[in-house]
Amino acid sequence: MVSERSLEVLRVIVQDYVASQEPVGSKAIVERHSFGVSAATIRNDMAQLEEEELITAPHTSSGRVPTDKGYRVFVDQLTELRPLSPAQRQAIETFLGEAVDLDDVLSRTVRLLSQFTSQVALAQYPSFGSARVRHVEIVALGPTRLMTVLITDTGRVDQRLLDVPTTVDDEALAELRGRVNAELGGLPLADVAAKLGTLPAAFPREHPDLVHAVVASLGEQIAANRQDRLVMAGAANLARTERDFRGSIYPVLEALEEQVTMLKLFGEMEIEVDEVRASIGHEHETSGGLGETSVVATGYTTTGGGLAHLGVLGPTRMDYSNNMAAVRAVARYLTRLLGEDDR
Amino acid sequence: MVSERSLEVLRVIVQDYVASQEPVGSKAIVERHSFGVSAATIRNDMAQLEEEELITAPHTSSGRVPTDKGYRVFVDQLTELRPLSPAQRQAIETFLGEAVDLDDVLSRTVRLLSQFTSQVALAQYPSFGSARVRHVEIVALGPTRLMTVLITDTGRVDQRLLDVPTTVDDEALAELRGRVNAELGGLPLADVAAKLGTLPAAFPREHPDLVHAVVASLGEQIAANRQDRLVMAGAANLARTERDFRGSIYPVLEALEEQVTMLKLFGEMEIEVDEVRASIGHEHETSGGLGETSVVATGYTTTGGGLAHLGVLGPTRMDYSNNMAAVRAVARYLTRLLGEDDR
DNA sequence: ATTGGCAGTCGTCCGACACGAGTGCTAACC
DNA sequence: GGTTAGCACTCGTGTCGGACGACTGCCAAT
Repeated sequence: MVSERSLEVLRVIVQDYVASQEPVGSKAIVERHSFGVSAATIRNDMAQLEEEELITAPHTSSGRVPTDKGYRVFVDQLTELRPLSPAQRQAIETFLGEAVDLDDVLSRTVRLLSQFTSQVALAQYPSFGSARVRHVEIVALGPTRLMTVLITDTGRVDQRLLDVPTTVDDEALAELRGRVNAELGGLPLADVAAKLGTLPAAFPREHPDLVHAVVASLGEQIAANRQDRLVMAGAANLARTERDFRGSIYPVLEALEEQVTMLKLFGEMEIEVDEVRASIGHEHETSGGLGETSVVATGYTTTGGGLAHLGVLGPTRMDYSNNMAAVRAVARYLTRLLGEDDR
Repeated sequence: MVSERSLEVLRVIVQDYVASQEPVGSKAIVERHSFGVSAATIRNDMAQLEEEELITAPHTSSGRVPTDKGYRVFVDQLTELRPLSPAQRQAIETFLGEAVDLDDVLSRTVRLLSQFTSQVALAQYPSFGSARVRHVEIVALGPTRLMTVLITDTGRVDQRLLDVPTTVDDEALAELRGRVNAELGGLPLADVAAKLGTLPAAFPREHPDLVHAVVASLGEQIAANRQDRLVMAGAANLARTERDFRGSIYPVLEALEEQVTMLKLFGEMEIEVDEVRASIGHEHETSGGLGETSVVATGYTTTGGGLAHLGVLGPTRMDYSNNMAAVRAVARYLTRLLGEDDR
């Protein structure tokens, strides 16, 4: 078993290594921290830690570096996250408060978060979850071309084009619009798919093609939006900390562009409400190319919607304490902002 | 003056350097190309080119490398661009043809272009230009909260939230919606701003607050959309060619995230319709951090809109010939796609 | 104008070597 | 038993020198 002091030693090793980017030796520890014991004693503790595979030595004669497992223990020991600075709180309030719609809120959120953490920030659009249909709009763009716009009470707006086989009759369109809204308005999206199937029957048989095409489009729209989208900012930060990546940042950038990878990773973290979690290095090895990165993430909620993810990605050697605090604070504000009104 | 053959030598130097990433010497040139003269003669030509600052030697005893000016001469000499491969043409057709709306078209465009060129691809959303209002939607999201949705015939859909001081009356809203559409429908956006000013007067005085708030929102919406947006793909490609950047790719990634920088650069290139241009290295030195990059760009047009930009960014040492061909082909297809219908 | 030859430059590679940081171990100490 | 001082040992890093090789630039000959 590792002693109490050994865990303390692990803590300072993580801290110093994160700060300096260099392996930390026993001598440096006793110099920069008041342990009240000699370097030799620290060395004994370090031997323990190495035994437990919490730290490792890059070369025989060099300081120690935390392993992924070491970071894990370190993170699990973090009980209290220090709150953000007043200036940062202020920045959240003012910067996010100015947003004009959901896109804008999320875009500002990730920019802010990447600033606070100096990492790549990611936010998932709220999934439909228990969201309801707020309004359906059907607009004629041309004689045989329509656009359907689906607005949910989570503030999401999705448009989709469709061609209809026959010329569109303005009057019929207005009626269709009215009836679709009457039928679907307020309905949870989960129920819409089922309802859509019965919809054509409820309509006068005058324009079966039109009704059919619109229903199909709405169905597709809902299906397509099950697959969530991500918004991202601060990718440049990866290049700043380039040295942290043994090979190249190429696979990391690739994974970020391949949003599916990130969404899968978020999903695997099994985040609960108001809980900040970390996935460290090889813990998410299944996600190719991200073996040298860690993700700190949490969830936020919207009025209608379920849980959506929010977090930062950076080198395994990151400031977990600060990043977890920032992620939590931003997520909390986001939940409040998206809960208090209907955007 | 530089001789005819010297220009030919410049051409092969650019080609070989782009292919091998290594300075090219006189001996390598005579070996890999049939000039019918000896290495010494090539050396004389190279001396000429160096005199003109079209090539330079990294060290006294190493091969030569093209300067920015050398690339410029090379690019200006490119008269004919070889067409894309049938497979690539096919890819454009099928992949872009599947797009469901403007967002999707542009997102697919940049992904395709970054694949073809192995560079970062960028596309600017069509500016309003001479676009016209297709439809205005006003949706009640809550008792005192509205959303205005502006749809143009370029396929752009923009939403914006607004709070109104008094509870919204559904009937009044419907009337307002109808009148706004009657007044603004089909109007070029350039004229909308002016028209908006006179709008409130044309309405019954029953809900001045409501009318005023909606008009203000639409005004903001138009103003906000003057500033264009960019969509981007293939940033990971920068990391792949990392060696091409002396320092780090950090400033480049930063410039890419700062969309304003790229939009400004596009603007400075003064691109005409169906003309592919290149901006090489220090030619756009004003854009900080992009001194080691080149941009190959062209324009595309939409039914209603003016010219929007499309292009790729990569290391100065890029395959201009291939990239220019790819950019041109994709832009042409895009113009055709966005012109033929109303998406 | 072109060519072969040749001296000269300079970057790169390699082995040797000194240096220093840091460890692990042992024996003594409290 | 935990702690400490001391010391030998390992090993990465930086430096130096020399051999090698790739090119160039120039000159005299064609």
